[in-house]
Amino acid sequence: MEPPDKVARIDIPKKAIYRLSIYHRCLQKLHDNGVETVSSTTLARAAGVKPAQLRKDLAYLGQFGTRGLGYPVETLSSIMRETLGREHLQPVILVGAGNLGSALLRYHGFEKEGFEVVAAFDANPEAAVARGVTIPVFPDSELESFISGNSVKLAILCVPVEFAQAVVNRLVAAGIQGVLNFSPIMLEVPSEVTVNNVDLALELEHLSYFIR
Amino acid sequence: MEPPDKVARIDIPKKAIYRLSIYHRCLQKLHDNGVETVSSTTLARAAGVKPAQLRKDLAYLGQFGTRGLGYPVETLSSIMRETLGREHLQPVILVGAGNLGSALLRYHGFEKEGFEVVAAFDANPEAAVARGVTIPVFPDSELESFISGNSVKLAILCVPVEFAQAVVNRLVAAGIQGVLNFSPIMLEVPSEVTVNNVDLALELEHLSYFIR
DNA sequence: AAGTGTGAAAAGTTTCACAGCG
DNA sequence: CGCTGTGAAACTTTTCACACTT
Repeated sequence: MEPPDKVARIDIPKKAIYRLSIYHRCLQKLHDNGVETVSSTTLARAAGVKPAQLRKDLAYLGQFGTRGLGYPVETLSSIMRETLGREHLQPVILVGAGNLGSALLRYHGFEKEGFEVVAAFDANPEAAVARGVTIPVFPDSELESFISGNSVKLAILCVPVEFAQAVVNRLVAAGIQGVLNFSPIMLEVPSEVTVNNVDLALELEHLSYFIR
Repeated sequence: MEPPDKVARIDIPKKAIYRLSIYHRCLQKLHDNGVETVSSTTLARAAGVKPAQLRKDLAYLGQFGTRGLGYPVETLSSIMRETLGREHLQPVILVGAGNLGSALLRYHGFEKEGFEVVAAFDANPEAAVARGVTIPVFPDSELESFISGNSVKLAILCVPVEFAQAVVNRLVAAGIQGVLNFSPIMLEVPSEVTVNNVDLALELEHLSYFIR
C-alpha cells in the first residue's frame, strides 16, 4: 500500500529541491522589483546555474513557461511556495542556547526568510537570557509539552555534541519531523525524520583541501 | 603545460572529500581512545556510510589496509591529514564581525578542529569588541595588508549580503583562495578560488519540504 | 526571433559481489 | 576465515541539442 502522498513530490531529485529554494528567493527579489516575466537564461544567471538545468528543475513543477517569452514571476513564485511547503508560516524551535545557539537567535537570519523561531530551550535558561536572547527560553524539561502543544515540526539543534543524540531522540519522540543539526555527529533518526547537518569545521576542512 | 600539482588530488570525487574529513575526525577519536586498527565496517558505521563506500574512498589515498585485519588508525590518520592539507595549521580570518560573525568568533568551533582564527575585520571594530570578541578586530581598510603580510589563504565571510560580492573581490585580489560564505548569494570568483556556501535559511527551507 | 520543454547522451556516484591476500 | 581492494553494474544528476510554440 502506497501512502497517499502529496502530488509530484516523490520524483523531484534531492539536489533540485535545494535549487528550487534558491530560485524561489531570486523570484521574490524580481517580484519586489516589479519584474513580471523572466527567461531561463536570466533567472539561471541570478541563481548561479545553467539555463538548461533551471528549465529541467522548473519542469518538475509543471509547465509554466511561455515559449518565446519566459516564465511568469508571480505564478512561479506561488507554485514554488506551495511545493516547498511554505504556504503557511512554520514555527521553529531552537534547542541549546549556548554560544552558537544564542548567536543564531540574535542573528535573525531565519526570520528574514520567513521562519519564526518561537521558543528556545536550554538546561540553563537564565544564561541564555543574559546573552541577550529576546524570545522565550524555557528549561529543556518543557521540550515535549511545548512541541506537542504547539504542533512544532522543525527544530534547530545546537547542543554540545555529546548530548546531541539523546536530545534528538526526545525531539523525534515528541513529534519533530525536521532537524537542522549543528553538532558534528551523524544523528540516527527514523526514516520519516529529515536531518540536515551544518558542520562548520567540516566546511573549513573541505576548503583547506582546495587551497594550494 | 600541466601544473605540477600534488599527487592524487585530481581524481578524488568532490563528495568523497567531504567524507574523508568525516573519517579523519572519527580516526582522531579512535586514536584518542588508544585504538590501533579499525575495520571498514566499524569505521563506516561511525561515519554513517556503507562499508563499501568507505573502502572505495580510502582507496583514493592508496592501499593502507591489511586484509583480514583492517586499517592502521595512526597511519591512515596522518595520510589523511596530509591529503586534506592539514599538516600545517592554517590561519583563517573572519570578515564581518556583526551578529553572526562575532557569534562564530565566540563559539570557537573552528579552533576545536584545528583552525586558528587569527584576526577579524569589520567596518566598526569597536562594536565587535563590545560584543565580547577577544581576538584582534581591525578596520576593514587593513584587510589587504594583513592578508598579504600573513599569507592568509582562508576567509570566513559574514558581511551583510549587499556587501558580500564587493568584499570577496577584495579578498581574492589580496590572495585569499578559499572562502566560507554565510551570505545568501552566489559569489562570483575566479575558478582557482573555492567558495563554500553555508546558507542557514536555505537549509531550513529544504527541511520544510520534507515535513508533511 | 526568442525561449521553453524534453528525450537522449554524458558524466558522476553509489552499490554490489567476489577475487585475492594475510 | 575475515576483511580489503576493485571491476562492473546500477543508479542519479547534469548537459546537450533541437523540435516546437508564441
